[in-house]
Amino acid sequence: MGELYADIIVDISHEKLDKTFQYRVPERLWEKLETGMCVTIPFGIGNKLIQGYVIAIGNTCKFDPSRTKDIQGIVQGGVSVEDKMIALAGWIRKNYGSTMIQALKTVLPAKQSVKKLEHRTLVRNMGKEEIISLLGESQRKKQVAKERLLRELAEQEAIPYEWVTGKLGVSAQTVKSLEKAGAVRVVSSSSYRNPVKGATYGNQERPKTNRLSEDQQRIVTEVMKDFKEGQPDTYLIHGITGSGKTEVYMQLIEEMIGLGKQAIVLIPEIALTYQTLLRFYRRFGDRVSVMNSTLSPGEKYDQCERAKHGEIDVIIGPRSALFTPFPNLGIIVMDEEHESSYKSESSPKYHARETAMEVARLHGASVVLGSATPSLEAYFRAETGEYKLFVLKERLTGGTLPTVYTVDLRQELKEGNRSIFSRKLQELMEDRLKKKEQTILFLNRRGYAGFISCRSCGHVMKCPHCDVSLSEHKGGRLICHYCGYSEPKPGVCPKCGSRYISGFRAGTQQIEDKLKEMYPGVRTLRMDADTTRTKESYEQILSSFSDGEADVLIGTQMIVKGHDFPRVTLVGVLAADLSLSAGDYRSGERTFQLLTQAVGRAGRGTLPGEAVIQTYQPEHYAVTYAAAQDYEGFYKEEILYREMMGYPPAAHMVAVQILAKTENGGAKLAERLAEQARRCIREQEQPCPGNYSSESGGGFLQLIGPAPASVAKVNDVFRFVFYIKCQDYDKLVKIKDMLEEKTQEWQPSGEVVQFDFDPMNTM
DNA sequence: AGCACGCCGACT
DNA sequence: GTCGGCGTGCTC
Repeated sequence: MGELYADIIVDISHEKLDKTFQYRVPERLWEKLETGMCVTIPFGIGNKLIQGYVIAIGNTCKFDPSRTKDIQGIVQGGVSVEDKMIALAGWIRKNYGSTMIQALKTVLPAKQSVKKLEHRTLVRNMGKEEIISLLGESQRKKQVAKERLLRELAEQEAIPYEWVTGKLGVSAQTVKSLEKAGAVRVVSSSSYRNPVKGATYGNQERPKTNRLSEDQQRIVTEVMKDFKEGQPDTYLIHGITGSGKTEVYMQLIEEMIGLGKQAIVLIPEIALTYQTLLRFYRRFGDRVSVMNSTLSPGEKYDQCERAKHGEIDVIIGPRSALFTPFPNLGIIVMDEEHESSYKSESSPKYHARETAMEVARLHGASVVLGSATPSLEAYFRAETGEYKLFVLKERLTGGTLPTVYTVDLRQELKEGNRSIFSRKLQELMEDRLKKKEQTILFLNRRGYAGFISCRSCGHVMKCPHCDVSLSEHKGGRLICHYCGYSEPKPGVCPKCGSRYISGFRAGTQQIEDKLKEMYPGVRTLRMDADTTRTKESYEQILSSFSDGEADVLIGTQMIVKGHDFPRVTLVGVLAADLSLSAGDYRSGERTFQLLTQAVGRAGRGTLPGEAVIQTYQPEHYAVTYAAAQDYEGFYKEEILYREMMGYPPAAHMVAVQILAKTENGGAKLAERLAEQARRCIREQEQPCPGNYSSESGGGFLQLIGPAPASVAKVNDVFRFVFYIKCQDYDKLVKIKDMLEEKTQEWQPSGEVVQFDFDPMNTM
C-alpha cells in the first residue's frame, strides 16, 4: 500500500489560514483516523503543535511530498463547542452525503467574512504625558510605526484594532512591544446588536406565567426528570392547535435555564412572525435572540458569539438555528415538527429532526417535538418507542371543533353545477356575508404540476409500477418521474369513458373574479406566492384580514399555517384532492395535514365554525380522516401503505440526483452510477457461498430509475434522478459512500451528484 | 495568527 | 560591522 494523506484545516481563525493543509497519516493511525476528527499537527517553522480538523482523507499528495509532515496524534474527546460543531459536520457529511467543506459551511455560519466584526480595541494604559514622552523617544529613535501609533494614542484613549493594522499600517509586533512596555492594553469588546428592534417590553406587560394544566405539567415533569437523571430523551407532543404546546415549551426552557442550560427553539420559517417572538420576549426578556434568513452575515456571527459567550439563553429560528454554538445546551424544541421546511433543500440535505437528535446527543440535551399533525416519521418512532409520546387533547382556549361537510364534486358536476363553488359552500358563504362573519377559501394547489384526472369520476392516471400519478409532458405523453415509465395520454377516461379528462388549473385570481361576480361588493384579500413577494406583505395581509378589513381571504398553503382569526367561522377547501395527486408517496400525508390545518382555522373564537371540503375523491382516507379530525385513524392507514410499498418511515430511500450541463452527459452519468449501484446491490444480495454472515433481516435493496426529474430542467441545468430503497439506512449510506467515491474517481466535468435521504419532495 | 527573513538606519 | 525596528511572506 502507498501512503495516506489527510486534508486538514488548522484551528487558527484567520482568513489567510482558511484553507486546507495536507499532512501524511502515519501508519499507526490508518485504521483510526476519520473525517471530522480533531488532530494535533506540527505547524509552521518550529513545528509548533496546534490543533486541526480532518476534512478529507485520500492517497494522493497534491503538495511537495518531501515537505509534508506527519499528523502527530488524534485529540480524544473534544469538549469545546467548536469540536462538537466539527463532529456534527462530520456526522452530517456521513449521513446525508456532501463534501466536508459543504457540511462545515452549513454548521459554522460565515466564519471568515465577518471575523473582523469582533472588535478588539487598543486602550491606552498610561497618562497622556507619559505617552507624549514615549512619543518623543520613538521620534528620536526614528521608530516610525511606533511613532504613528503613539501619536494616535495621544489623541484618543482607545483605537479599534483594525485601524491599527489597517489604516495606520502598524504590525502586530509593534503593538506587542508597546504592550510589553505597559503603554497599552488590548481589549476585546463585544458590542453585539440585538436583531429584534423595538421589542421592549415595558412594565405594563408583565411576563405572564400561565398555570399549566395537569396534562401539560405531566410532560414538563417527565422531561425534566429524565434530564436530571442523566437520561435525556426525545419526546413527541401530539397536541391539537390551541392545546397549549407553547406553554409547555416555555416552562421546559425556563427550568432548563434554571439549571444553567440553554435552549434552541426551531420554528418553520413561515411561522416565525413577530407575534411568536414577542411571546418569548415577554417571558425571557433580552436573553432571547432570533436567527433568521434576513439577518446579515455579520449579525448572524454576532448571534453565534453571544451564544458562545453565554450572553443569551434561548435562540429562536428556522432549521439553521440548530447550529447555534451554545456551551451548555439543555433542550431543543421543534415546533410544527411535520413541516417540510425542516428538510434542507440544498446539499447537504439534512433533516433538522434527525440532526437535532445528533446535536442533542453531542450535548446531552433533550429534544421535544410538537405537532398537531405529526409526521409519519415522528409518530412511527413514537410507536416503536424511540420517542416518548405525549398527547394533549383539550383545547385550552375553549372553542369547539368545526362541523365539516365533504362535498363530492363529481356529484355536483352530474347535477349540473359546473362552478368552482359547490352549492353547500355557496349557501354557507352567503350566510356568512349576511352575518358579517369571515370566510377563508383555501386553494390546495400543491403539486398541480401536470397531473391528469377525470372530472367525471375522479380517476387519476397513475404509474402501474410506482403508485404515483403520471404527469403530462409535451407531445401528449404521460411520464412517471420515479421509474421513467411512460404511456400516451388517453382521449377518454379509462375508468368511466368520460371525455372530461384533463389537467386541473385554477388560480386564486380566477376564484377572486368569480367571487366578485357572484357577490358584488364583497371585500376580498388574496394571498399566494404571487401577491406576497416579501415577508412584510405576508404579515400585512394577515393582519388586515384579522382586523376585519375583508370578508373573504383567498389563498394557498400559506394561509393555513399558524395565525388565529377569531372571526372566521367558515373555511372552504376547493379541490382538496389536488395535493393527493402530487406524484409522490407523501401526498396523502401532506393532504391530510393541509386539510386538518385548514379545517382547524374555522371556529377559533367563541363562534362555532363550519368547514366545507370539496373533492373528487371523497372516499380517500386522507379526506375522510381529515374531515373527522382523526389523526390516529389516518396514521394507521397511511403507515400500512408505506409498509406495503417500502416507503419511509417503514423503510428508507435515497434519491441520487444528477445535475448536468448537457442532457446527454447527465443521462450517461445517471446510467453509469445506477449501474454501479445495481452491481453493489447484487453483491449485497448474494453473499459469497459458504459465508453465513447473518445479515439482519429485511435489508433487501431495490433500485428504481434512472429517469429525468419531474422538473427536468432548471436554469439550463438538466436533472436526472434514481432511487434506492432499503429497510436498513446504513446500507444506503454504504452505497452512497461507494457512489461518492466513484464520482470522485471519474471527475465528471459539468455534472454534480447530490444525495437526498428520505426525500420530502421527490424530484 | 505567529514566526523568520531581509532590509534599512543608528550606534559601539 | 552589528543591533534592533519594521515590512513581507509563508505556514502542508
